[in-house]
Amino acid sequence: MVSIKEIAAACGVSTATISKALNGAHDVSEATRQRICRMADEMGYHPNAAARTLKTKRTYDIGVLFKDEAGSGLTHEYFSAVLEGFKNEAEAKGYDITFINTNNASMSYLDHCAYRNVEGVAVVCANFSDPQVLELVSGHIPVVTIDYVFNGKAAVLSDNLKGITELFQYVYGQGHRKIAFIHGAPSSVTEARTVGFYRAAEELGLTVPDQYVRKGVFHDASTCALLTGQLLDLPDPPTCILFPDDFSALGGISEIRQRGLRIPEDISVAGYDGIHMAQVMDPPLTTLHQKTRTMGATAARHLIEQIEHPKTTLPHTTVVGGDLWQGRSVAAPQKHD
Amino acid sequence: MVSIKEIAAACGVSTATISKALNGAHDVSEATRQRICRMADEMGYHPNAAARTLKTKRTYDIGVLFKDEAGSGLTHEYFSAVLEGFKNEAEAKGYDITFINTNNASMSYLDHCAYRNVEGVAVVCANFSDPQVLELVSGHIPVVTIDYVFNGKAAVLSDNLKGITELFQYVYGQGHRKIAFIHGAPSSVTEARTVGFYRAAEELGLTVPDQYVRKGVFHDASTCALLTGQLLDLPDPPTCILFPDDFSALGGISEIRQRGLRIPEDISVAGYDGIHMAQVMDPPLTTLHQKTRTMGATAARHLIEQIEHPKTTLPHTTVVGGDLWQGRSVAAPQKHD
DNA sequence: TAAAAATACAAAAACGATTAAGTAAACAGC
DNA sequence: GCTGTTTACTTAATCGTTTTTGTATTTTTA
Repeated sequence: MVSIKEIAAACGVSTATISKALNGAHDVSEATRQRICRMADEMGYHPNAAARTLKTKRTYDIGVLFKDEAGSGLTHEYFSAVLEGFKNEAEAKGYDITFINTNNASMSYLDHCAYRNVEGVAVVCANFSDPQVLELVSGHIPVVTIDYVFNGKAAVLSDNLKGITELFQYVYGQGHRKIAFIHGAPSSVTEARTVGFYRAAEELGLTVPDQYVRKGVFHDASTCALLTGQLLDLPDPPTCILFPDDFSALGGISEIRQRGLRIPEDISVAGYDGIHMAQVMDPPLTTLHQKTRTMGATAARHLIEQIEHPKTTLPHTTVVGGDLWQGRSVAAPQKHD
Repeated sequence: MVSIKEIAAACGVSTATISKALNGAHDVSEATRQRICRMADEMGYHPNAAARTLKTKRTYDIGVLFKDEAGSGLTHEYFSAVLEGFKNEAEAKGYDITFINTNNASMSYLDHCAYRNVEGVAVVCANFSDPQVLELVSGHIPVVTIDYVFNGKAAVLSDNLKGITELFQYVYGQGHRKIAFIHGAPSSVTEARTVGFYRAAEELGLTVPDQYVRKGVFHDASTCALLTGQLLDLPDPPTCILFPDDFSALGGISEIRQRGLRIPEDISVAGYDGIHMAQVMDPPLTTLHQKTRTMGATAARHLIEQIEHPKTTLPHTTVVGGDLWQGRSVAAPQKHD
């Protein structure tokens, strides 16, 4: 690797001048600046990030902590889309992305961040009660979390309350009065959606029987199928089921069809997330699309804001709204009595 | 940040001794070693990667070039699963993953690798004819590519030839003789599958009419729907369609159902990839599952092998086989004459 | 017991950049 | 013509490690 020293030798000036020329300092004459730049180019010079970091304390590197208990990890479209949005925004602002190693027994997440000198870290898909995560967000490094709020830290949330409300109102508007809800695993997301669900029902003067609301998990089609079966077995089954997410919905839909019921003629269903698949399945799934790329990009902006203006930035929470995708999986319920 | 120097002061020894103690060199007495380690722990010492890199020329950092023309990027399950496998294996071996910035006008991919001092780079989902990619793989940095072979460079391939053959033989075994194939966009993957398709047919004594083979694209449900429609419109339509991938299959399936045909009673279909969804859709999709995580992990091993033993490693190509997922989307064709 | 070898440390250079401080030369002002 | 300012550099320190070489002290060997 050709270093600044060799350019200095080739140009007959000191390394200081090279550095200043390359970084556009004011006390280098235009003539030498050009000569140096040309020479650097010619010799194939590239700055050494390690050396620069050592001196400047800046890495332009952002850590992403991405750990999924369920093991679907990156393949979970919700999270990969957030990551995609985050990556694009960060890269556009001149930062690189490094994964915080989650398979390293000898270093905690925070240690790892310190070791790599990342300037900030995004916690995307982690178990937020993990002590290592707690240690990380309690550290003095800028942090942003997705769909979870740590006191005093920046966060980007999907507007689950508004989302589920919108979804509820939509299916209500289609004529449904027996609306069931299979929700996800206990989490702030589930909490928001559950509250939103009940609140929307209440506002519309609807009382939801307890057995219409089932505790499920996220991203698990077979569990969802099971719970869907329980709903269908009720003496007075719902005419519409809201699933925890689009992927789970597939399981529910299978269960429904195995009983010879048609969607949406016999029963309506809606998902949540708005993953790519929702639009192309049959029938297209009615779902609430979460703007995951926007969320990722917003998170990146928050984090970089903190990195670049630590004194004047107050970490705050941004809520990103979604939009209803009207598929064809929800239709007016049959009138049969 | 507490540095080696401060520990040295606290312990009353030189920084050299600290470094050696911490790195387990032989010329430090066990007593001092322990004293130093305890003190380092106590003071919350963490090595500085930048300083270490500067001296040792090692970063333990691997670059991943991940660029998708279609824009689905990370959300494409095939690639995200490869990345997941790669990441896990690399991390287990002590390497971190940094994305090679694809939104940086001022630096080429190779420059970026040099700047970050990554020790190797995996090219996962790129346009392989991109001049920057060519420059990258022509550089002196260890490289591994996925599903594409550059002369003399390590590569990991999915065994598309064997895969499509297996799939063909399976549907043939189920009784199908009118087998159509919608393939993906021009690429080595498509080439291998197309050759495999024709070869399998030939070996089974089957002649495939030209109009049964359609040029499609990958990961595009609506295009696939269109092409499926064309196949169904043929005077003598196929009894089974092989789609370019599982996701595209969704589009084909929609088209089929819109014409009132049932799967698999009226027509059989098969996908390719074995994404998560295939197992939970209705009916479960018969597909050829590519071991994407294995591919990623294998790629990581190849790359690290080159990094750690550059003298004795000959970059080579590994072919990873897949396995047939027997869903219920393929059944014996109707006998109707 | 003197020489040789081993042990346990220290000193100092080096990695490749940045940057504060210093310095000649050119120039301006009166 | 002397002083004060610019201009365009250079010097040298520094960031946090690693590593080669050097050196006392102790231990072993003949």
